[in-house]
Amino acid sequence: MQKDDKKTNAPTIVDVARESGVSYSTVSRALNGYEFVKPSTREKVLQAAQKLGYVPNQQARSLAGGRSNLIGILVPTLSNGYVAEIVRGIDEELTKSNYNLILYTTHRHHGKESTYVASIVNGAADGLLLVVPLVSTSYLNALRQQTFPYVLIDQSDMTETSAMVNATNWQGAYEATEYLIKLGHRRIGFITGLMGLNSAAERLKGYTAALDDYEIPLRHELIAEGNFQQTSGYRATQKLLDLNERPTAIFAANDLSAYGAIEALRERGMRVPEDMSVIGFDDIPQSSLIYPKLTTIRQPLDQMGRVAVKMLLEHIEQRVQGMRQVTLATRLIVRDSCRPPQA
Amino acid sequence: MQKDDKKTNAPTIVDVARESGVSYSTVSRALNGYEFVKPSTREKVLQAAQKLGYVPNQQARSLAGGRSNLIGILVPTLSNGYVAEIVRGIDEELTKSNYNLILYTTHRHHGKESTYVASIVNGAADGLLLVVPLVSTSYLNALRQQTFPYVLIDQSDMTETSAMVNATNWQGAYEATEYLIKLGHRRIGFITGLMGLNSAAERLKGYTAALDDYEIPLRHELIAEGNFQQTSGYRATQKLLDLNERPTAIFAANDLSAYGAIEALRERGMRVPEDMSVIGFDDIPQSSLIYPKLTTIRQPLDQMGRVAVKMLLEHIEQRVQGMRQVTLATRLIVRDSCRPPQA
DNA sequence: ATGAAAGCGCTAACAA
DNA sequence: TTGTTAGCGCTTTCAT
Repeated sequence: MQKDDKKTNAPTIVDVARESGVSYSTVSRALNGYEFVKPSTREKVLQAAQKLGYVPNQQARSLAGGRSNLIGILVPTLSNGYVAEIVRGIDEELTKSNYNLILYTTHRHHGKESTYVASIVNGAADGLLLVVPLVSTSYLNALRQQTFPYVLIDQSDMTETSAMVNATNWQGAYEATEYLIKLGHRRIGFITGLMGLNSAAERLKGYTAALDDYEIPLRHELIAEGNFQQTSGYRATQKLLDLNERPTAIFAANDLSAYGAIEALRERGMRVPEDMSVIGFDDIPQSSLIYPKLTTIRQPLDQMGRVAVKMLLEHIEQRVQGMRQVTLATRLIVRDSCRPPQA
Repeated sequence: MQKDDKKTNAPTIVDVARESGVSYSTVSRALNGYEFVKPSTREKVLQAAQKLGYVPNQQARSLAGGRSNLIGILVPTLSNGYVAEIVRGIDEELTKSNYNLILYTTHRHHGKESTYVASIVNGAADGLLLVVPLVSTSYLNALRQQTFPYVLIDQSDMTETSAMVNATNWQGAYEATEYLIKLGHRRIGFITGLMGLNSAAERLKGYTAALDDYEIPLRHELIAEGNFQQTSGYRATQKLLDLNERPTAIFAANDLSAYGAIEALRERGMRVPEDMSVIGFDDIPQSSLIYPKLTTIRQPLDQMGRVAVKMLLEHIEQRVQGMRQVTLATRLIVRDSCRPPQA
């Protein structure tokens, strides 16, 4: 009965072969654009395929050593604007190709991650895009040893041996801090990201570097640890507000924690930006919607997805041999959440 | 060289068979939970598989007549909060199962849609979820004739012969209108959705029904045609504002067009809700973020995705025979964009 | 309870 | 340029 479901009478290359009067390997060749096929034969085959409504069976194709025309993508969740944006970029770029997406959401379940990777490398897809911020080195290593095409997105593989796309985290953070300084702020709080991540570390460095360049002494109590989640921004801000000398501005390592900061501020009866400036990082879509509109550092998330796809396809179609690392530029987006400190 | 990519030395059931000293068909049975396998044999096989790091090849599995463990999902785009929410729900529910998602984004390219459907029915996936608002009857008919499991989401198949999940469009619209009426509004503008869609039609009906029940004469000039897009809401509102007798409130058939309405209002120097009340429909995530926070009718989008998945899996695992149609309840979410009309 | 063997639809040598 | 053939890894009869 299982069989019944499968046994659709969908036409196969054999049917097309019969219809067009050639062998089915010729059909395969004609369909796959193999060069040494007589034009008239190819034409016949194409017509027969058309007529029969032939649709290739990707599984068979892939099993037999061809392509699956599927790109695997590994993400932690879909409920995060940041991830969603990247996925959107990926999807958009993929539309131009004839690849489709097979989506693996790990929901941070570590065991699943490596199973997924294994299954993809196994043939489930022709390439893999990893949007997982914290890839486990175990399967990353496995991946590296294969020839299997993959690209890391916004995730630094410290060994620099993987294809990768990310953004200028250090510069972005520097610019955000500088912007605040130029606005006149001297006491600038910083809410860190998840410090295990390279992006978080870079952003912190950018912040301290800017302070340094403007000869503003670094005050450790102004650095509150967060983890890129909204709640962490909320808590970190509470700590910052409990300080004897409060900051006049807060730079959150990402927009989500900036939202948390605004929440905490509001709860204490403080207005943004009148009583406190807040700047974020990422520029996820919601940031231009919330009130006040968030001033932030734009990370071209969708672009990152697109570029990653391009790199991956190049790799798959072996148009390129080595692996590349691409870093896209961030830029300051001035909106309504920052202003000079109060006199 | 193509071969080289494929020829990963990944273990197959043959390897597992060798390792555990049984035939490979026994391995298959043991792995698939076939009941007549001696417990000790199953144990041996499982251990060998574990030891070798065996990962089943889904393509082969599916080709041979088994499951692909993939669910196909057809969406028009990912750039729409409405779709994104449904997808999120689907993804979340799927996590509980061991199915993965294969995503087909049509970007409204009609030709692609039927190819995708064909390819899925062909074996690329075990079931199909359609989030396409306007399914082309051609492949829908094809689908109906197959035994292939599929569920329509928020899309009325008028023939009522498909499994489907949607929400109470009529009631929601009625409630929105009633809310406005109870606030004291008498001139209530309505921005329609894309009128080809059942949901749009139902919402319009709900609106007129409420007016009717409260004995407010229906004024055709207060109904402006839209198409569920933000721009259409913007334009429709401009028309409404050009009326000699302007409405005091606007009910937009979805949140996106409500955003457009607010935009147009703002452009004319009108404040929401002081000068004009606006109510939407959907309650996409952004609606609680924008300023003013949008009062709207919540459609449980993620729930709809989840329910659709449950129905589909039941169908696939033939725990259930027929097809069901489920309608989930909408509900009014009062936020900041409505208030009584000015005296 | 298990093994042997026949495909699933297709690609890619290998011949011709 | 085209046909023949051998698998890809697996499920599923059919035997035993």
